[in-house]
Amino acid sequence: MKSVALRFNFEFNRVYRYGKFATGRYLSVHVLKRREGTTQSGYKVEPSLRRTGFCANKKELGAVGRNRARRLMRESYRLLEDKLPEGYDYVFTLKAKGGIPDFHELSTDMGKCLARLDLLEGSFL
RNA sequence: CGGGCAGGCCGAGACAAUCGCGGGCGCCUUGUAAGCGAAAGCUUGGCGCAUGAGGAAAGUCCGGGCUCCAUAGGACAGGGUGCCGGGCAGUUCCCGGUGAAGGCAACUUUAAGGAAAGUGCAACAGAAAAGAAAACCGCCCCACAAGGGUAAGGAUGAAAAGGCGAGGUAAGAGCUCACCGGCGAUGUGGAGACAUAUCGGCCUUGUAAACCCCACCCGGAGCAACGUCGUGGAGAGGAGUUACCGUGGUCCGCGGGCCUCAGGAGACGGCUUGAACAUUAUAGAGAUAUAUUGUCUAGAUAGAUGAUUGUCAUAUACAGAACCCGGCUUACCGGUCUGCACGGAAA
RNA sequence: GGAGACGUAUCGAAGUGGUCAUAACGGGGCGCACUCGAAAUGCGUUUGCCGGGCAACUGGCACGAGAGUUCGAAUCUCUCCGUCUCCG
Repeated sequence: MKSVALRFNFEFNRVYRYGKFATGRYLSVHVLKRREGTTQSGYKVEPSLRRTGFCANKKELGAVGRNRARRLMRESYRLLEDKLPEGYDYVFTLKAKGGIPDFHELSTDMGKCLARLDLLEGSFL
């Protein structure tokens, strides 16, 4: 099943408040298992769907840097997607300080964070 | 050759391969990969095709289009602009010229109307700071003082009542004269700003990015505008109709003044073909205009351009559309082209 | 995305063309008094940066930054920078 984006502020806040999290060197990961019958814009969300949000600070990086950071995170997520369990909401946030990291370092960092939350099927690397 | 001045163009470094993203079109699809539907068709999916951020997308400083409020109307208040002519849909923009300032020059800068329409302000210092004024030192008259004359000199100040020279005088003074500057009148040139010549009286500080005067311009709000559909839950029943509400400074004026809905989750529309871009020709000094032919060039909605490998150049700046245009301003690694003046060398 | 407002000592702020901002006034810091000790109160003092001087003291630059108008700008005008508020 495909992934879909988180949209509203309250959805992000729900993940931040009630979900588990892990922090790596470049980013932090928040994860929450959705309850049955969660709705979005009045429609029921498919229980097998993964929902994602990618965040970066515009003040530090500028609009171009923010987009660049989100692209790298999205690409990293795409490579790991098949190993992740369904029915969860994921939020990935780039740390405010430190600029934009190299893709390989970011990708490894994300893998480590998810492994620490016992979400990855099989062994990483 | 050197250091300058002015203007233009390019700018996610380029190419190839494999995976991936956005919207568009086509096919699977006139009975099908899955679902809904009576059907037309719609949603999702797969495959293919072409396409997909900027010169500033930025700041939001101006000007519009568009939408709603009246087809945006009058008065006052308030605000903007300000040499002249032209361009433009329009502007605080652009082009050409005039004056002034800077530079050897190419060239650059310029909110540049009015200070004899009126009012205000000009601290400190100074005798005096704007009156047809004033005597602190000095100078002169007088034997000295008292008194008077005197704005040449000193002193103060950002600024001291046209400048400088000669005559003149007791000493002085536009008191008189030449030149220069300013003002006014007349003539000439120019479309005009203005330039220039002659004559006149002998002159009246600066500040209008202080109030103001004159001329011209400006109704308000913004795509989170606005329109359509509207879940849960809560809400509404009254009869004021010369009230009240709207037009976001005030008054006038204008519109609404009702009937079953209004409405704050959310969804959809608005959303891209336009004062568009490119080519050639003509007119013009130029901005630009006209004609011709051709092109369709992002429309996302938590927000689409990434990853890996290889080769070449070399470590690649500022930086991301959000209703759309035209300007201005600001940020920027570099590359490249054109013209001009100055200095040197050679011929 | 759009519409506004505000930047002055360490903090909150006044000052809106002229005697150096005595950087007013309040808070904070420091010192003294009161107290067994503290709080509160009262009095005094300190409060930017770069220099000069052995010292008492003294010169220049500073009102977010840079230009302009003016004799003179924290104040008026323009362009940037930063912070905050409102509209969904």
